[in-house]
Amino acid sequence: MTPLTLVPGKSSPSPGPAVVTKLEAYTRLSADERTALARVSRNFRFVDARRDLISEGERARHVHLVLDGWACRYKQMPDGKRQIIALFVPGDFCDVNAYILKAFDHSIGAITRLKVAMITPEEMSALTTEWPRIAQALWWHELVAAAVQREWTLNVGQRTAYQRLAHLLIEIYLRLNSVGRSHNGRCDFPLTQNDLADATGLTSVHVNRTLQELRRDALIELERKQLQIRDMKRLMEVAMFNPNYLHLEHEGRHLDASN
Amino acid sequence: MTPLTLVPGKSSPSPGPAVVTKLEAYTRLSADERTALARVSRNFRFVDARRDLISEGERARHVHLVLDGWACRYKQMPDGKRQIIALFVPGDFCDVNAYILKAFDHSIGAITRLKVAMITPEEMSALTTEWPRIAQALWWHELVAAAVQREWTLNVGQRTAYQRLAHLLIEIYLRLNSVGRSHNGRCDFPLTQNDLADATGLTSVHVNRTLQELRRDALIELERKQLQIRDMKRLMEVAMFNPNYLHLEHEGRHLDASN
DNA sequence: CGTCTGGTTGATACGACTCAAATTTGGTGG
DNA sequence: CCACCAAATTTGAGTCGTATCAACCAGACG
Repeated sequence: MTPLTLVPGKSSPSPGPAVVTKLEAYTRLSADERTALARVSRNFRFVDARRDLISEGERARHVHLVLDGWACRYKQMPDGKRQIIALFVPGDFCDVNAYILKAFDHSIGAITRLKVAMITPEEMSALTTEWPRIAQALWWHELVAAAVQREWTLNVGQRTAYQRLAHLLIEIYLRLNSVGRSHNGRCDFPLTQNDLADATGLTSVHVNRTLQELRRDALIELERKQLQIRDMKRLMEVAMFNPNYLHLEHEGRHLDASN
Repeated sequence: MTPLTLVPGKSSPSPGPAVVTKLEAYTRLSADERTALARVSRNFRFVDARRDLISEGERARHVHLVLDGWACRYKQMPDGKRQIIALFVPGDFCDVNAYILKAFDHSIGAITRLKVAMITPEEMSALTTEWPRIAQALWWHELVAAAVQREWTLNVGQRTAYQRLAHLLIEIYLRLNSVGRSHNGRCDFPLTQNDLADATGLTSVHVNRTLQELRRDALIELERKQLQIRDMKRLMEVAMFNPNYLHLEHEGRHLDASN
C-alpha cells in the first residue's frame, strides 16, 4: 500500500491516471475527488515529439497536465545554447498559476509524443474551491516542483558530470515510481544524450563518455530508451542523492479520504 | 513615477517599506493595503550576519519577509560544497507557502545583519483573504521568484564565468532598483567573493580573477561592498541578459488602486 | 599589535569542451 | 523485406576554462 519506496526492488501500483497516483503520494483522495480530476482531464490534445507546447513570449491560456509522454521546460540563449530547466512526466502539471504572468519567459517542448490535458483557469479555480484537498495537494505539487528546481541549480552548480547524471537518473526514476511508471529499477527513458546534455549543462560528447563510465561501474544500463538502475544504493552514494527534496514523506500520505 | 527602468541613470523612488515598493511594481496598492502590509511587518526580529534564519530539516512556522539586509537560500552537500540557490533582498518574502511542507530541504542564512518580519500562516491567510489585490501581488511575487530560480539554473548551466557574474550583478542591481535601493548604476553589494562563488558554481579564486576582468573591461566597479555598473548596455550584452524573466512589465503596474 | 577575514597572485592539474569523423539505430518508403 | 536516410551514439585528438594548492597582502577589529 505504500505508494513509493526508495528500494528499486519494490514499486508502486498504477491504479489509474498518473495525476491521481501522484497526488495520493501527498494525501488520499476520495472517489469524488478522483472523478473531479478525471473530469478536468477530458479536454486534452496531442503534441508531436520535439514540438513546442508553449513558446517563450506567449501567454498561457490553460494549465497543462501531462497525461502521457514526457515534456521539458527549456530556455534558449541568443547564441543557441539551450538549458533544459525541468522535466515533466505523466501526472505533472506545467505551471498551475502561470496564466497570471503576461508572457512566458521560457518554452515547454514535447520530448515524446505527448498527451496533455488543457484546463482553463476557470475549471482550475472551480476544482480547487470545490475540492479543498485537491487544492492542498496542488500546493504540495507546486512546492515540490520548486524544490526540484532548486536541486537542479545545485546539480549543475556543484556536482561533477558523473554525479550530475547519476543524480538526474535517480530523480527521474523516483518521480516515475511515484506515478507507478517504474518497477524493479527499470523505467522508460526517452531522453537523448543531447537532452541529457542540455539538462545537465554538459556537452553530448561528454554525456556519452560519462554514461559509459556509469555502465562500466555497473551502476546502470541504458539502451533503447530504457533505463535499468543496477545498484541504487551505490548510485545514490556517488550522486550524493538526498531524497528529502522530493517531499515524499508527508504525514498525510497514509490518511484515507474522509468522505 | 515609473518604479523601474533598465537605464542605470534613472532610478526608482523609495517612498516606504521595500515590500510596498516591490509589490507596486505589479499593482498599485491603496493606503489601506499598505497599512495592512505594515501591520504584518510589525513582528520582526534581527539575525546576525552569517547566521541561519532556518536550517535544513526544520519546519517553517512563519513566513519571513526581509525588511532590511540580505539573506540567501543555500544547500550544502555532504562533501561540504555549498550552492547558494537564491538571494533575498529587502522586500522579498522567503517562501510564502513553505509551511505546508514537513521539513525544509535547504537553509536560509543571513548575509548581512538581517531584519525580518515573522508572519504567522494565520496572519498570512487573513491578509490575503481581506486584501485580494495583495493576494494577487503575492502570487506574482512567487511566480517571479520561480522564474528567477529557473534563470539561475540557466546561468550556472550554460554561461561562462564572465557571463555568469555579469548576469548575477545585473539581476541584483535590477531587483534592488525595483525596491528603490539602487541609483545611477550604484548599489550596495555585501556579498563576498566566496558568496559569489557559491552562487555561480565557481571557485572564489576564479571569481576574483573574473571580477578583475570585468573591471578591466570598464563594465563595473566593485569595492567596499559597493557595486557600480559602469556600462549597463554592454554588460547586458556580454551576459546575454534578457530582463523578461523578472516580469516587471505587468499591465497592472500603472493602475491606481481603486479604493 | 597580533589576529582574522576577505582579497589577490602564481604555478600547475584536470575535467569538460571542441571539432571531426565513423558507426549504429530507427524510421520510412519502395 | 530491404534500401535508404536522418538521427543518435560513439570514438579520437587536441585545447581551454576552471579548479586546486599554496602563498601573500590589506584592512578591520579587539
